[in-house]
Amino acid sequence: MSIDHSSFIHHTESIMKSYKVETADLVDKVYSSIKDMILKGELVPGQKLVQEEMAAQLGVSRTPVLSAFSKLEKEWLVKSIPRRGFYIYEMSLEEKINLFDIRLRLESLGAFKAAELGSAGEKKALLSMVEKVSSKDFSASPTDFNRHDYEFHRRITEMSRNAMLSTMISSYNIVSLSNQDERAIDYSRSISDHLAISRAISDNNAAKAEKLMSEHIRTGLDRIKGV
Amino acid sequence: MSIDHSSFIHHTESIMKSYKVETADLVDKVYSSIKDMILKGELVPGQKLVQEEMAAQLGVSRTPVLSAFSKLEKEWLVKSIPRRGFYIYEMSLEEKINLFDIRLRLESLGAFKAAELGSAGEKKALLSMVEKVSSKDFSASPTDFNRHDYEFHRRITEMSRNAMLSTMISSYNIVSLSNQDERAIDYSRSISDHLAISRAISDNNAAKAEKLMSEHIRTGLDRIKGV
DNA sequence: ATTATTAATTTTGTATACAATATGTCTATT
DNA sequence: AATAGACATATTGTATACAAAATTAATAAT
Repeated sequence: MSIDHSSFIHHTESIMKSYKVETADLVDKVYSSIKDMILKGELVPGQKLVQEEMAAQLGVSRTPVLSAFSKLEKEWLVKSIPRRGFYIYEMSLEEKINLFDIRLRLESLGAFKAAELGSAGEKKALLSMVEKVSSKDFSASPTDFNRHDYEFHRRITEMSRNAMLSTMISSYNIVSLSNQDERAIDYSRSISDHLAISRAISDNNAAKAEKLMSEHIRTGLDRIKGV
Repeated sequence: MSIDHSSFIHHTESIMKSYKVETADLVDKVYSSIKDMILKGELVPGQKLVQEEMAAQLGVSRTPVLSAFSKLEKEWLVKSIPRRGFYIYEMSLEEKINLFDIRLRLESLGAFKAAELGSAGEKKALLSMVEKVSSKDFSASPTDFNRHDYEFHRRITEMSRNAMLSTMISSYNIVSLSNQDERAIDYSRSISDHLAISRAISDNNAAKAEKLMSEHIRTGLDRIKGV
């Protein structure tokens, strides 16, 4: 799991005029890598993040790792205990409920705006992505479900044309996903929710999309409350 | 504007058993200092943040400053332009509107929960804080108004007993405050809104508090749309 | 005088160094 | 064998070092 530096090193020589979508900044790469590890389940709640270890694994020094940790702390993915180090955040049930309360509002707004502002192509692509997995049984591969679920919600918020909303939701979704009890998830129910939401968005029915999304998130909230 | 290290350096020798509320971590101190400078108007949108300068001003090295910048970037207070440096974020009108859309939902939730979960003491204190400034004319001191407004909203979210909501709202409020056109604010209207919201919270009327807060934020939204 | 070119300076991004603290291991004592 | 104390090792938090890039200043050319 080593970061690819090539684009960073060579982009000035190669194509000066091209837009640098890459941030050319190791902090962001470390940050993204760690988020991905959390989503994949390679880093689990409570686990200590040894700076030197993480730096070596990613092929960088501790300096950008430290900055990335600070960034991750802002979105409740890691927690700093002074003089002890950084740990993957372990969320209490109460905090999970609080987070769902927030997600409920934000994702509803996102679904509404996605129906209103998303392009026809994005809407088509969203629907087809959900249809593609609608018959799949995720019970044997919870990580795959997490990735799909994350991508579904990420796309909708991206379609909302609100960059701040996008980044907020995607970070908090990672927290939710990495902290949930996978045994309790009703995968087929979840996917059929996704299907209904995608259809409402495709039909430009913003109010319905908002309502369905609100109910969808509430299902997750009820589930963790019942654990 | 130099950071006080004394507690950090001596706390192990002096009172080992006392709870270290200080994070013993310069990153957080730098982070807070910069947020405060933004709120005070000492740092204005678009301004470049020279690392060495900031470090010298706060009496630390560039390392904690860099981590603090990364943290601030997560809440849209600063923007990193690779190889160029960090700048106080300059928000477009569209982004301001998007941010208000988010704040509207989050603060409404906060007001509702504050009425539900805030203590009697907190409610009393909130109301008396607002009453104290209700006759004051802020038109000559917009920075004072900003600080008061920030504190009003901060307290409510703190009363909501949702730490994640608290940190999110307080950071986004700083962005809003530091990016607004002060000439356009109707101070007396704003304070009378605050008064009505405080009363609804004191009366444990969660639904009303939510509705009033929603309308209060919408006023701000309409104002920036009209500029 | 204005623009272009080159050189000097500043600033950034990252790595490394170093002191302070925390963790782990070993031995001694009961 | 279990516990406590002392020593060794590892890890953290911060400062400094250094190469690469950007900015500014100085010089030359039109």
